Amino acid sequence: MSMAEFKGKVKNIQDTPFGYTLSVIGGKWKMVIIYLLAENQPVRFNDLKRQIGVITYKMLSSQLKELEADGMVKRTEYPQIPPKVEYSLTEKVESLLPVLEGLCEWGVKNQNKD
Amino acid sequence: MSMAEFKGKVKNIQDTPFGYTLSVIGGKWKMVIIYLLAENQPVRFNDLKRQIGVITYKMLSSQLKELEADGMVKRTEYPQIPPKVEYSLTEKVESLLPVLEGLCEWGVKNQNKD
DNA sequence: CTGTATCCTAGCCGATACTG
DNA sequence: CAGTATCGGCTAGGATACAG
Repeated sequence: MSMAEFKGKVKNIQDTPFGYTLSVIGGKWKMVIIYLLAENQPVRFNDLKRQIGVITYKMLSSQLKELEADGMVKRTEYPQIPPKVEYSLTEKVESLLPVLEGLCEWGVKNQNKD
Repeated sequence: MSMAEFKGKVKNIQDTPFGYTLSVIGGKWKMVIIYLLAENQPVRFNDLKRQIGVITYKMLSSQLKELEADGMVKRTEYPQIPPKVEYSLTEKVESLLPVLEGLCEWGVKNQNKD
């Protein structure tokens, strides 16, 4: 067990691989958004909102913005009326998808199993 | 791509596998704690604090309590003076460790790579 | 050594209304 | 359709002091 190159004392959580990964996929919605994009990309804004159900426009918007800033999501705007914007995943996320799959599977197996 | 059995609209984030998994390993410290326990278990309270470095007693204590409540960590108390308490991982975490390894590796590879 | 008890704060997150 | 703006509650997380 090596956990990659995460070694030594923690001075700054943000500097640990875990801290970075959590900053990118943590929070209440990002994993769900990435999952849904992976299943249906490209997806339009309101489609995404409908699929998630309980999220507010504000949260969806802000989370997508952060994911885009972190290079996880690509936003494509079609200048037409009515507006159309499509979201899809970048290559950066590709290597993360199997890991997310693992998190999801672990969640399924261990939820309500205590 | 199936993402296990996570399907349909989200009514309650807590009910999604991602929501559950995040509730268990999310937050600022839990992944780091699990990682350190995996590397050195069993570990005493103050050893853990020293290894993490910047965490406060309160945070370490509360995070360990939550991990214990979630069945991730086993707490063993030795009734002696001075007190001695050892923390180790439960079997429940075993299947999660490779996934955490994946998160860590992804973090190492993608941090500072934008 | 192994924690608690208090107090405090930044910011996550939500509800609602509004806009090009 | 695809968002912003504004207001505010709640709570995760931190500083510090105390305790068995």
